[in-house]
Amino acid sequence: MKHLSRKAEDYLEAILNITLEKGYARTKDVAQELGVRPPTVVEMIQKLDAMGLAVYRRYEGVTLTPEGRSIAEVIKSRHDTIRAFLTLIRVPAAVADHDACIMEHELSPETIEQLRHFVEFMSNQFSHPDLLREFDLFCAGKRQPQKVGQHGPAQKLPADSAGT
Amino acid sequence: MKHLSRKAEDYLEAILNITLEKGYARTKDVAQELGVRPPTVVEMIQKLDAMGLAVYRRYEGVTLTPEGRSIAEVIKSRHDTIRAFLTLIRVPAAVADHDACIMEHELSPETIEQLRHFVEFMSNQFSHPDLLREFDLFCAGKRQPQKVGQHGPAQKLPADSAGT
DNA sequence: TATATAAGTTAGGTAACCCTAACACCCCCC
DNA sequence: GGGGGGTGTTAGGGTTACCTAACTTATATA
Repeated sequence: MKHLSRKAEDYLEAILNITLEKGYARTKDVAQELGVRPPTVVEMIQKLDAMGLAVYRRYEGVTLTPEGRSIAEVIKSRHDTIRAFLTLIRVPAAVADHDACIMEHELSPETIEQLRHFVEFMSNQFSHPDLLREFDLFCAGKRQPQKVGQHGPAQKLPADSAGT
Repeated sequence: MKHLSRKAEDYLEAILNITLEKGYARTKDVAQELGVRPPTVVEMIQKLDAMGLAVYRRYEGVTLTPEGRSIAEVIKSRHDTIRAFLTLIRVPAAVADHDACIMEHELSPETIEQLRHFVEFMSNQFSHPDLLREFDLFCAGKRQPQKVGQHGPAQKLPADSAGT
């Protein structure tokens, strides 16, 4: 199996997303989606083409081969799982989407699978219908400890503090 | 504030870990910890020195400045949070440690903070003492659906499947 | 049809990280 | 005090992924 850099995966996923959305993908679309300049896109697309994951035709655009599409769908699926998890723990949607992009590469299959399980478990009304409500209260307590203050130590832990 | 690449953060964290463990850090130690060759370490350490985050003395080793140490502690704290979370969802310890290395960079402060909250929430006996036991059963059901099979759809979802 | 504009491409360059090979230094031990 | 083995550093490259500037192609419209 050929080795794909995390960036190459980003491009495959972007091409898939754009194709799903508007039926075809142009250089400019991919550049916009990934926040890079067109020449960078051309360079990567040529690599993907050489790897047999995409078909690139100059001045026309790019499509995924079945193999490329299949890989792209795996990446996208990871992305969706991670985003679902982040949303579950009350990370704002935009941030969740951004961070899913960061997390979706290189995580071990075990971690991805456990994330999947967890999301499914938590979505299951069987398991703990009010757990997330309680988690919300817990988070609220973190933000305004003097008003709720029942769920843990009262001091706020800023995201970037180095506290033990 | 100066911009630190994710690799630079790795080096800071490694230097902190080694210093905590044996009191001082040599080129070779850092190289071993990060799985790179000594010249690579020298190059990065010189950069960290130039940034005022480390003090590098040829043939002697490297130490962190207060600023460098403070940053390293933030990174380490993130690492610990992430590893705690992964352990919570039953990712094997070695994998959790590895994946924490991957996740600890670039995640938004919001995500890190929510992970912290979640870990604390789940560790709180107040909240849901048996939730993790139920999650274990759920995961067991995922592995052997025919034996437990009460908690969800029975088909296994391989980590890398592109399902849905 | 001619051409202006938008999109796409090529050429050439930069920065971050990594490497190997060769050379420099430190220090124990004879 | 002079080697030798291990550690450290320098020199010189390579890869990946990004960029700008200049050029080419496609297309819409006058």
